[in-house]
Amino acid sequence: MGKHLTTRAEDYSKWYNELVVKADLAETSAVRGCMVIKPYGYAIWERMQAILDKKFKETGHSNAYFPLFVPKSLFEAEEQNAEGFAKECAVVTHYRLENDPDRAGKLRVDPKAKLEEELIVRPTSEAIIWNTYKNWIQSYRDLPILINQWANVVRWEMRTRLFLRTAEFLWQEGHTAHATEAEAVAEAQQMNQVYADFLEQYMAIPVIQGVKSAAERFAGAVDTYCIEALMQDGKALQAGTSHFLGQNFAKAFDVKFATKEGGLEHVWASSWGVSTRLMGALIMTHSDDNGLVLPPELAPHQVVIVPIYRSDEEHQAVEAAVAPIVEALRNADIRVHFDNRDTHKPGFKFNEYELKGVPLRIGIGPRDVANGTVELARRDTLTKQSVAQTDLVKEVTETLEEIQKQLFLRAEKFRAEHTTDVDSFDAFKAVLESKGGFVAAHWDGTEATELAIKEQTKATIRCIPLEGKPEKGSCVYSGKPSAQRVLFAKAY
RNA sequence: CGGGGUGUAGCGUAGCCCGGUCAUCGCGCCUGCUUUGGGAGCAGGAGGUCGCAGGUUCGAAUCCUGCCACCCCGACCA
Repeated sequence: MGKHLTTRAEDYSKWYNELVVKADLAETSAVRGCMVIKPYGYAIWERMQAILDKKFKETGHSNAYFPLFVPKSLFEAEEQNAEGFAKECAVVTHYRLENDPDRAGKLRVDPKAKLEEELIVRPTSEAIIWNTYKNWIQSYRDLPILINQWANVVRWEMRTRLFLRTAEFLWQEGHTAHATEAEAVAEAQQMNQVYADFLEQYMAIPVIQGVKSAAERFAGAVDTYCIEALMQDGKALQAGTSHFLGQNFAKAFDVKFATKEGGLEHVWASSWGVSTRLMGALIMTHSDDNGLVLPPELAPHQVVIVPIYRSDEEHQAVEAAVAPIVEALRNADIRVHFDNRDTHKPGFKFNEYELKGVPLRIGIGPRDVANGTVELARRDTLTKQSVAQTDLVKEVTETLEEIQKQLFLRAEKFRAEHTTDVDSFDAFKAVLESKGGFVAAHWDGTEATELAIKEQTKATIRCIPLEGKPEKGSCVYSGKPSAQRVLFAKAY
């Protein structure tokens, strides 16, 4: 049992919450179901934003911003989409408060200030954006439109959880318009690939790319591509989605364009998004009972330097030794933090940065100053070694790469050990009961079967893997023929 | 929205059943001295509308009623 977190064995959910709070990432807000993202947590989110934003730009996208409020009439235009989100919308009905005649010093909603038409706080922005695109698109020359928005959205969920499901969350949502179906499909697939690369290369989280079944598909989409990750408690997490929207929104908002050939056609669309839920994925994939474990690519500080000293003289000697080390590391583009606070002891700092998941820690004291060494400690393996100061930049650079690689391999190994092929419903249930994880099973392709399985096991189809090899079999539930295995799991 | 539970200092808690020096303890915080290579020690100190509003009573953290908030389990969901 770890010294920081003591509840994991009994209750993963409690462990997760405790970790989020103790690692100084976020806390519960006074506002129902919302969260306060604290500076350290936000710094990690900013790393994610910076990397993703660069990838979006590289694939030809631009950022823009659209309104928070969606008039109800626009919201309901695309019926599938509206229906899918109807039960979790925050609605603005009034625009003014007034002094309460019955309670001095208090306010009440001014009944005279009722809005003619209610405003929906966006749960997603397709409606408001497509209503805007209508005015932007007339000709094939206006296409494609490749836009991304960084924004907050609100979904009034029944039950909330820090990072994984909060009433308000931060995300990016891309909304694109194309002249052809093939182009829109390619865009949706491309962005799903961008997400997969981001998770695997930067977050060190292995993902399965796939397509959602009809029951799990985004409301209003023709196809939903997704990336699915496996958490340490054996539950799956949908980490990102990319939708091919067909012409659904173009038809709902009457967005047509003049083709090269002189015709008039509805445009084809995609939308795609990842959210602060990725923070949850990060925490639940790599962390241990000593706290967070950050992959170096995402860590706000890749290296923290903790000075050790007794007297002022020693302190000065250590500081003098640290200065060139900091400079050399910074010159090598390593994000380094020198924690020179004299208000906390070294032991305290060691534990603090372990809890916060900083990949590498350098300890330097009088002994090191004398020997020209430092102590280098790895967060992922909790091992320490003495390194000559002259070799430090090289050693740190290599070790950071090594940690990044090992975190991914470890997660991948875990996933492999928790992915099981099953061929009978008994085995299906037994695997879910005993070790959880992904269960690869044949499915007859019907929603009825999917729902029946969900009811009996709480497992849902996470995706139909894109790289699944065709394999004839019979449905694990109904026995009817199936052409490919799909992945089931209990999910967040 | 159904079922269960909990609200006591910044955090975590004891006390509630049986009303009366009970507001307990730990962490954290402040001051001083000693410490500093893995969450320091000792001494002293500050900090509380016992979730809110009523009610019962000579007396309520404790009993009753209503409300509010949060947590867990369902349904819903990224």
